[in-house]
Amino acid sequence: MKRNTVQRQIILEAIRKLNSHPTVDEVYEEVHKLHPSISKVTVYRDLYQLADNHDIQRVILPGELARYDTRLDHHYHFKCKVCGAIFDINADDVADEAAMDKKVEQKYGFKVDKHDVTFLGICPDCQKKLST
Amino acid sequence: MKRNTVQRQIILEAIRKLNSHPTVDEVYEEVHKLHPSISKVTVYRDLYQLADNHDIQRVILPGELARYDTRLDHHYHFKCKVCGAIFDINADDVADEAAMDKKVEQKYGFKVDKHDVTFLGICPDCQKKLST
DNA sequence: ATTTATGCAAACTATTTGCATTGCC
DNA sequence: GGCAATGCAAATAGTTTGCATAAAT
Repeated sequence: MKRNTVQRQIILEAIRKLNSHPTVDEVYEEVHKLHPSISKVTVYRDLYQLADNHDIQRVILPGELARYDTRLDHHYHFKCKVCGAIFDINADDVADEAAMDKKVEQKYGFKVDKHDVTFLGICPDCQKKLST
Repeated sequence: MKRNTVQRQIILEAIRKLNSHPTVDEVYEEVHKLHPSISKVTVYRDLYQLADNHDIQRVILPGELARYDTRLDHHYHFKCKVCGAIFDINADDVADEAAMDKKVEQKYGFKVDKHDVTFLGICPDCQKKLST
């Protein structure tokens, strides 16, 4: 049976406060500020368990460290190659997810569970900074 | 200036022979069979340099080890969750790449270089094996 | 002759695991 | 009281780096 520990509550609050795809280290730093006795292993383990429990979502982008997301629905991501920030993209804004999966099934014979999309480019802020 | 070493030729032949998204280790194993004196560091370094030189392509899928591909054009990937194999998907078969990038630029203000797509599911072979 | 490439060992980074102790339920 | 969770240290996995030697140009 899962137990409701102080640490897990603090870690959950921290990621909710950070609120945008933090890495384990970033969550740990945030937690560490106010609760220096909580160890990084616990952050690793609790984030993993919270994701397992669907309180948060584990986000793995190509070539990136593990990140965790308070948003629970399936969506795409954009990574800014300048500042490194990760942004959410609503799949609906960009493509017909179901149609893509169906085409892969029909043309290749694969059974498709899902697909992940990662855009790479420059975010508005960095565009602005670069153009001045 | 780049030098044409025996090792690099052997490594290039090995990945061409393997021919489907091998990991560094898989290339090393292949090389090692016939040329046990070639070290793994050299495989790491040469694969990296060959990719730099556009002789091969580096493929990084979410949560996966680095892989290398003899195919040089941009395309999508499918990963079988049962056997772990990686398959190529032609972007054209599945989506309008340029249109997707354009929508992200228009709706979010990002400047998009490219996007990567990874499908997850079960390949035909594994479907067959599972259904029997 | 010069200077890149190789091979070894060691370093490094992110993450996981073993184990004794702590503390929820 | 029992068993999950914690924290420490150590292990692991993949990859990179420093350095002396070898070999391609």
